[in-house]
Formats: sequence, C-alpha cells, structure tokens
Amino acid sequence: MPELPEVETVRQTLQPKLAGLKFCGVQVYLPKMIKTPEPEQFIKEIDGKKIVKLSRRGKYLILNLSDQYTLVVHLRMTGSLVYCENGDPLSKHTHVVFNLSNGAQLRFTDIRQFGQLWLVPNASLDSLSGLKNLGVEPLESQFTRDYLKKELRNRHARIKPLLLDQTIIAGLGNIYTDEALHRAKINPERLATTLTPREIASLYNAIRAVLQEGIENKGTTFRNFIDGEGRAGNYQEQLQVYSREGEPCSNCGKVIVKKKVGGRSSYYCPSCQKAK
DNA sequence: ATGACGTCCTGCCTGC
DNA sequence: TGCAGGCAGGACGTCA
Repeated sequence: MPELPEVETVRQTLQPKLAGLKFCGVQVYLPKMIKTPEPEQFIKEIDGKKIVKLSRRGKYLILNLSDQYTLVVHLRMTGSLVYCENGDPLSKHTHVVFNLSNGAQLRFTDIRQFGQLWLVPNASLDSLSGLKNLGVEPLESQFTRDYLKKELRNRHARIKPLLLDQTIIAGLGNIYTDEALHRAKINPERLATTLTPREIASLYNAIRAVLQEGIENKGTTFRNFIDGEGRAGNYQEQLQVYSREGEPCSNCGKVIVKKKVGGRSSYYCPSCQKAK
C-alpha cells in the first residue's frame, strides 16, 4: 500500500536509473491499466519520448517527458514500478513493460490491478481530477499548523477519515495515519472539531515526523511494497501501532486494539489515545 | 456541501 | 484436506 514515503522511495530509486533514457516500445498486457489515452494511442505516443525527470505529488509518481508530455503513475494498493534487465523473468502480474534506450526495461506490476497510468500533454494535466484536486504536500512549506487548524475547523467528521482525504493533505494512507495519530496521542474517532490547538500542533508534528522517518527508512513493506530496484522497505520494523493488534503499546504497555473507523481498520492504544 | 458506504481486484488467512 | 468466505485499502461513484 504505497503512501507518500513509498512513492517518494520509488522516485528516488528510479530517478538516477531513468533520467536521460528514452522509451523504445511498450508492451501492454492488461490494457485497462492505462486510463488515458486509449492503449493503442498510448503505445504510439510514448515511443521515442525521453525521460527528463521524476517527480511526485501526493501518492502520484510523475515522469516528466520530452515534447511537453507527462506519464503519471498511481500504484494504489499493490502496484510497483521496477527497473529491470531485459532478460529478467516476467511476473504473472506484470501488466505493462516499457523498453528503454539502454536495453533495460521499466515494468509496471500490480497484483490487484488497481493501479493506473496516464499519458498526457502537460497542458492537459488538469484533466486528471485526482491529481488536480490534491491538497498540500505535507513535507513542503505550504503545510503549516495554521493550514491544518483551518482545514479541521468546521469539519464534523472524525479525524482519521479527514487525514485520509487526499484533497486536504496529499499522501497519507492508512499506515502513516494510524502512526501519526498514535504519536500525537489522538483517538482516530475523535471529531476534528474537538481537537485542542495543542493537539493539532502535536498532530502536525507527528504527521511530518512519521512521513520523514518513512522516507529515511525507504518505506514500509507490509505485504507487497518494493522500490524502483525491487527492494523492500524497512519502516515496518518501526511501526508502533499499525498491524500490531494485541501487542503492548510502546508508550504505556497497554494492549493495542483494532477497530473499523470510516470503513478502514484502525490500530490504536485505547489508553494513550483516549476517545474522550 | 458533506459524510457514509459500495466497488474494483487477488492473495492470504481463518474456520468449518 | 479442501474449500468458502472474509479481509486488506486508494480513490472514485453514488446516495442520503
């Protein structure tokens, strides 16, 4: 389940491998992964384009190409984008293979087939509504305590679903949200309007910290995540609550519980993160 | 406008 | 032992 730190890890590992190379033909084994344009057109248009630079916005990986084009990739739950040698064996879940000008390949693999690819002229990037409507980058300077306070004010929703809302903060998913709430000692079911200024400040710091640590540890590999070179991340070893139901809280020793919040499983310490 | 919930999909795990 | 069913969750569509 790639979230911001995982997508950023993919970007960092692929950037030195891909920058300057050209696409030399694409094999599309599962056409539905390509959202735009039509797969036939996609194959034609991307051919010969050069990869100038890799960037990221929220959980979207963005390949800036020559000729004012952009290849946008979303890995969703189980997607991966890996730089491979031509002869490496193909996985049964590899759906798109890009041939590169140095003879290597870039392969898009996705067990659950939720991932998506878009190829668009830069001028049409706004047609990708998910990308266009993203909120602030939580590690950039636009994300401030005041921004968080303003966004949470007047929202009669529980805090957890709001943190998962990509139009507010871009890049948080289930794992880092639970970790941030635990660090800030806030129960995932608290109504956003009931958070005190002190709690919001604590939450702000916690969000930045867990994302930063996730990147430093090259992401969390809970089930499927691998980076652009096929390697797993390390942050799962440092998770304090996610997927640790029944284990003792690192802070107080009480047992971590699991409960559905907003339809998503949430892990928290009922002692440190009181419902109030 | 806002929040709740179903949908997509495969693999893994549990329980009968 | 084998199989059915539940669960995992990012983003989007639909509904109230």
